Amino acid sequence: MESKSAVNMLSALGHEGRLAIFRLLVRGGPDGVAAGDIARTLNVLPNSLSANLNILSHAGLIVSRREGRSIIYSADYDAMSGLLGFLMEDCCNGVPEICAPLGSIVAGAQGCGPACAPGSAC
Amino acid sequence: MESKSAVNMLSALGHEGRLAIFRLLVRGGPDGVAAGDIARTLNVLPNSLSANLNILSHAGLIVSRREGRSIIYSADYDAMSGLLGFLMEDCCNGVPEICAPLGSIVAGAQGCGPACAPGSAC
DNA sequence: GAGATAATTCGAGCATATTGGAAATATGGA
DNA sequence: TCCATATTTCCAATATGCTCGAATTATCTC
Repeated sequence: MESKSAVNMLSALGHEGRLAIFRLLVRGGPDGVAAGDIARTLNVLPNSLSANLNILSHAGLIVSRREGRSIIYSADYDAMSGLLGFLMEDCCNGVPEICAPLGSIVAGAQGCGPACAPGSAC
Repeated sequence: MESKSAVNMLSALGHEGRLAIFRLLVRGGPDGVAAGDIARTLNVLPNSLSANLNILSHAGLIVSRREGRSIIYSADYDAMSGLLGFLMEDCCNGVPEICAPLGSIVAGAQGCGPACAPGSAC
């Protein structure tokens, strides 16, 4: 991940409405959420939503596909993972204090964390 | 971490100059870096730097202390950790695809990752 | 084709952010 | 006290971002 991409993503997420949209899409899973459903859920005007979806899309954080009359948006997991990795680079290469508390979060998720042999001491 | 705090941090980091400053401070370690050294390293005007340091400080990402004529800035590791944790909340509670690749980063860092018994299968 | 629904694009007005020069404040040393 | 250094604050110009109403495009159904 280049610094320029990271700046675009961070600035896209540095907006209350857009962060809410993105978190909704992440929770929405791979199937995605229709633009209209997002607008109704978050109670925002459709044109404002469209503008913010466009910004998130240009930042590479979300992708869209048409399905009939609706346009379905979904979070780009690779991009999000890349951004988190970028932010962690500095810390884990020199400043473990930041990453340390995150280990449990990562490990606590199902399917997340470093591969541990089942039944091992992990 | 509240959503409002996360937005402030993300928007503070969503700026090329400020992201460079923050990364420099993270790499700078707990001892911190003097404002003048930051300005010289990144080749920015002192007043612009001061404004950006102020924004990062208000976002809670950095702290400062005076030392003689210099003011030393350092990254707030708890805040950074909190932000990363906030961004991970969604993914690891439902969308492990995002967190999975991060596990190796966290685990690869010295002192990072879930506690594993030395010599275990981890 | 006509009408309804879903979403986007356009454009104006307003607010906020960014930049850089100049002046002000704080500290340490002669 | 006087001067040099370090940093911040003030200010104005410029640029960018945000919001909202209205019009436009795309799709489906009848």
